[in-house]
Amino acid sequence: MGLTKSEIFSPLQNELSGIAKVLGHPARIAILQEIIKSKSCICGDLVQEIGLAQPTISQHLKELKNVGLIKGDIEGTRVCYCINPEKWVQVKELFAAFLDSNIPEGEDCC
Amino acid sequence: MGLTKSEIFSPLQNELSGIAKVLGHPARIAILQEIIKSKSCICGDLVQEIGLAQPTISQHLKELKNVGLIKGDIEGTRVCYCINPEKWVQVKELFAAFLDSNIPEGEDCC
DNA sequence: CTCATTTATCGTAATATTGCAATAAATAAT
DNA sequence: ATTATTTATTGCAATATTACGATAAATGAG
Repeated sequence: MGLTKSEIFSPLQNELSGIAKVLGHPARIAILQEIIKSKSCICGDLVQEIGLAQPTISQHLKELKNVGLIKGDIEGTRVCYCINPEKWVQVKELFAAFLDSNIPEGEDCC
Repeated sequence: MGLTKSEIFSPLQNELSGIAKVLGHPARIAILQEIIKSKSCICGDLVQEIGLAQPTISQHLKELKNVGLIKGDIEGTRVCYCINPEKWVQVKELFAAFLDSNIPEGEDCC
């Protein structure tokens, strides 16, 4: 067998694509937007807002938590999710650095 | 059956997640970085630079082209790829707008 | 303790992605 | 026309993702 992804690619490439992958599903974008909108955190309201089943939402939340974009506080029988500000800023800078790469200005390529 | 993704989610959510999905693979990040680095455009050099087979690279290039991030100029037997500056800027703004959403400043959530 | 509420996990089916060998398509060179 | 070069496409196997019903786990209420 060849090399594994993490060996072939640089840590930065893996980090950036890893975050992008998690952002690469509309339900997860919707979840993040909803968490941001309701400044206080939400839990199963997401199931209502977004039209997906509870296990599905739970799974998406898990992935968002895995990459550190959100964190969840257990409050009795409910779990209250919110943005992880440190990670969020870090991701913002990661994407900005990548997208601010100087693109050649000329008309066409070559 | 329920609704389709594109029906459930907003155009913005679909657009943003669609781009993120394409960025969600380290090889495609590597390809973009390489295209940006070699200011003149490259083609099969990517196969050399990145350790993947030619059909695999070709496929990744296709996806990048599908979302408009790059374009390819046919030059004889070779194809020369480069960043599509208009789309790139658009994507930059799309991500900036999303990531600049005001995150609640408070210590913890809830 | 029992019941209701909320979230997580398991199991599974459907679908999508990834990677590549084989091959086609297109052009350049001779 | 034949051959070499470069890229795209096809076909397929391996793997990953997505969605959800069923169920477990955890807590609060009575």
